[in-house]
Amino acid sequence: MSSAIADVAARARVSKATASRALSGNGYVAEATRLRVIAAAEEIGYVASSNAASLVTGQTKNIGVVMPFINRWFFGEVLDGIEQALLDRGYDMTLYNLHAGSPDRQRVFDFFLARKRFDGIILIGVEPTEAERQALTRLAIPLVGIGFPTDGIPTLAMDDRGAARRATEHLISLGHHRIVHIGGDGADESPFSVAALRGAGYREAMAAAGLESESRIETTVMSLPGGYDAGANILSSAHRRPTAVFASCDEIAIGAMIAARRLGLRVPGDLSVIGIDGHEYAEMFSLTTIEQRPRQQGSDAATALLDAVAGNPAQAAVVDVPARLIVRTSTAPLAPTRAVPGVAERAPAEEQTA
Amino acid sequence: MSSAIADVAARARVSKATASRALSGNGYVAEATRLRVIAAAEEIGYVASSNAASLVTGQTKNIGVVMPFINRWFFGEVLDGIEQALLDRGYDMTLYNLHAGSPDRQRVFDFFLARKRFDGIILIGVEPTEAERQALTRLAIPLVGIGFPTDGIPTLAMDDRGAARRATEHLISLGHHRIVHIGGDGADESPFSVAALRGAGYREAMAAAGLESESRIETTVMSLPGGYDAGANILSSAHRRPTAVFASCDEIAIGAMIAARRLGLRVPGDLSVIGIDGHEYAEMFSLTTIEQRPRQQGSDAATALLDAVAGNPAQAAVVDVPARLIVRTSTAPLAPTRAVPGVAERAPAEEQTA
DNA sequence: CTGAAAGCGCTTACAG
DNA sequence: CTGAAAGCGCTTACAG
Repeated sequence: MSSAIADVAARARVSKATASRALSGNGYVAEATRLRVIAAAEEIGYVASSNAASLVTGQTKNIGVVMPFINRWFFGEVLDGIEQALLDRGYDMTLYNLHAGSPDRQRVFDFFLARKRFDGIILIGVEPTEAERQALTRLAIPLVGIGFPTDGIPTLAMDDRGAARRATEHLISLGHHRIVHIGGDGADESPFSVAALRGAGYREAMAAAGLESESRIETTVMSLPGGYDAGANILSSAHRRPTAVFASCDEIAIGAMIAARRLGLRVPGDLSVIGIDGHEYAEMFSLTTIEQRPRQQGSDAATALLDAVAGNPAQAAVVDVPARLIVRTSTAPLAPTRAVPGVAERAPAEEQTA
Repeated sequence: MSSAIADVAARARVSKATASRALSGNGYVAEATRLRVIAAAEEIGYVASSNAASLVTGQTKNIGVVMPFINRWFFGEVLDGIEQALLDRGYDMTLYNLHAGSPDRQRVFDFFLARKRFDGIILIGVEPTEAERQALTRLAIPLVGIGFPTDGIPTLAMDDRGAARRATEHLISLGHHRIVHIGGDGADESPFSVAALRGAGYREAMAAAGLESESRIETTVMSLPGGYDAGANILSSAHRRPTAVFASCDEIAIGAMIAARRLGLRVPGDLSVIGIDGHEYAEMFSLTTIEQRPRQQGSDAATALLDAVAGNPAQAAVVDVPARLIVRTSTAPLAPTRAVPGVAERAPAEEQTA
C-alpha cells in the first residue's frame, strides 16, 4: 500500500537516484524532469520514509525532549514553544516525562535516548546525575537545557535568585517586614533547583534589609492546591500572621490568595502576595509577579539546538532569559493591622458518588 | 563514537547475526554466547539504532499523537497517560499540537504523519476533515481517537450528552429553574464537538423538565479566565440572575465561582455551580462535578492502539469511558433569594513595568 | 543532466 | 547453535 521511491521513479520514468534528487532538491535535475517527478509523487501521495533517509544521511529530523512534568503551566508552555519551532523546521518532537522517583528514569537515558533517534536533546527542569550526564555526552549530539544549568550543557535560565530577590525587595519597599516565602518542595534535592535558588534570593533580600530574624520559608507542592494548603496553614493563626507572602511561583501565589480570602483576609488590604512566572491566570487574579515567558524560552531553546545541529553551537554556557516585574493589585503598602472577622475556613468537601 | 552492532560482534567474537539474535532474544543462541554478547554490548554502551532496525522489521516503536492543545488540563492528563503506557512498552511518543487555524495542520497530516515514522496514531479532541481522514487511512496503520468519534477510527469518549444531562438534572433536582449553561466555544464548528454535545444534553434536560423557556447558553473559552468572564457577565446584573450554573468544564466552573464570589454572591447559598471533568482543582474549590479520568483514557487508548499494532484491533467503534457524579458543596438546594450587598467588581489591573 | 552501484545499520531466512 | 548473504528504502559519490 505505502509507496516507495521506486514507484515514483517508475511513474516518472526516471531512476530512483533522479527521483530522489528531484524530490530532495539536492543535485542537478532538469526542470521538466523535476516537475514530472514531483507530479508523480503527488499522484501517489509519496513521502520519503524518514527511517530510510536517516540511515544514509545521518540526520533524523527528530528532537528528544525530557521534562519532569507535562501538566504544569510552565512546562506546557515551554513544550508548546518547542513544538512550534521544530514543526516550522520540519522536525519532530519526541517527549519523555520523567516522573519523580520512577525507575523509568534510567531507561530513558540508557535506552530511549540511546537508540540513535535524535539529532539533539532538550532537557527542561532536569538536573542530570553524573552518570546521566555522561550518557548524554556519549550520544555525541547537541544538547540544550532550560532552567537547570549543568556542566557542558548550554542552558537558558531565568536568574532565579535575582528574581526572588527583586520580588522580596518589592514587598520590603512597600514597608512589609513580616514576609513569608512559600517555596516549592525540592529545595533540598539540589542547591541549583529553582526552589533552592529562589529561597536563597529571598533570604539574601531579607538579610540585606536587616530582616533575617523575620525570615520564614514554608515549602509545598508547586500548584494551586499546594499554595492553598500552605497559605491556609500560615494564615490561619492570628499570631504573628505575615503581612506579605512571596510565593515561588504564581500557582502557589494564587492558591495562597484564595486561602487568604477564605479566611476573611483582604488582598492586598490584609495581605500582599507576589509570585513568579507570569502565569496565564495572573491577570485574572490581579497578581503582582515577575514575568518570564516560558513559551519563548522553548522556542529559543529549539532554535539554539537546531543551530547547533547545523554546526553552530551556542556560545554562552548560560543564557539569562528576561524577567520583569509586573505590579498589579495583589501587593500594596503595609497598612495598619485590622482585626479580621472570624470567617470560617472552607467546609470539608463532602463527597458522594451517584 | 557511536557504536554499531559490528563492534559488539567483534568484541564478543561472533557474527553480527548472532549478536543481533543474542541482543534481541529472537532465535537460538547458546547461553554462554548470549552472555558474552550482552556483556560486550554493555561495555561499549551499545543500543541498536532504531532507524536501521525499523527499516528491516517494519516496526518503528513510535506512536504519533495529535491534539489541539497541550496546556489544558484534560489534554495534559491524557498525554501523561499515553506517555507512561507507551514507555512501559518501549514505545516513543511524538507529539503534534494542531494550533487552531494554523496552516501547519495540513502539513501534519500530509507530511509529518506520512513519513512512515509511526506504528500507530492517536488523535485527541480532533475531528479530521474528510481529506484528513483519507490521508490517515492511506497510512494503513492503526488509529485510535479520544473524544471525537469519527468514521473508521475506534474512539474512547465520555457520553458528553448524557453527562451534561445528568449535571443539569442534578441542579433541577435541587429545585433550580433558572439554570444557565456556560459552554465552550466551538459548538458551532461541529455538531459532534464536546461543546455542542454538552449543550445538547443541557437543552434536553431542561426541556424534559419543562424548562425550555429558561434555557440560556453562554459560550466562552474553556479556561478559568473564560469562565470568570462569562460568569461576571451573567451574574453582574440582578435582573433574572440565574440561581445555578452548569459549566461545560471544571475550569469554566471554577472561573464562574470566583466571579460569583467577587460579586458578593455566596456559593452555593446564592449560586450553585456544577462542572464536568474532575479537574485537579475541583476538590480545593469543593466543586460538584462529573468526573472523568483523562489520564486513564490516555493509558487505555495507548494500550488499545498497541494491541491493534500487535494485530488485535479494537472491537467497538466507540468505547464509553466511565463518568460519575461527585457531589461537593458548590451545589445546594435552591434557597429563597436574598438581597446581595453591592460588592464592587474586581478593580481593573493596574499594570506597570519596572 | 542522469543512471548504476554502493552502502547506511540493522534483522532474518537459509544453510550448515 | 552459528555465519554468510540478502535486503529494508533511501541517498550519494562516481561515471558518463
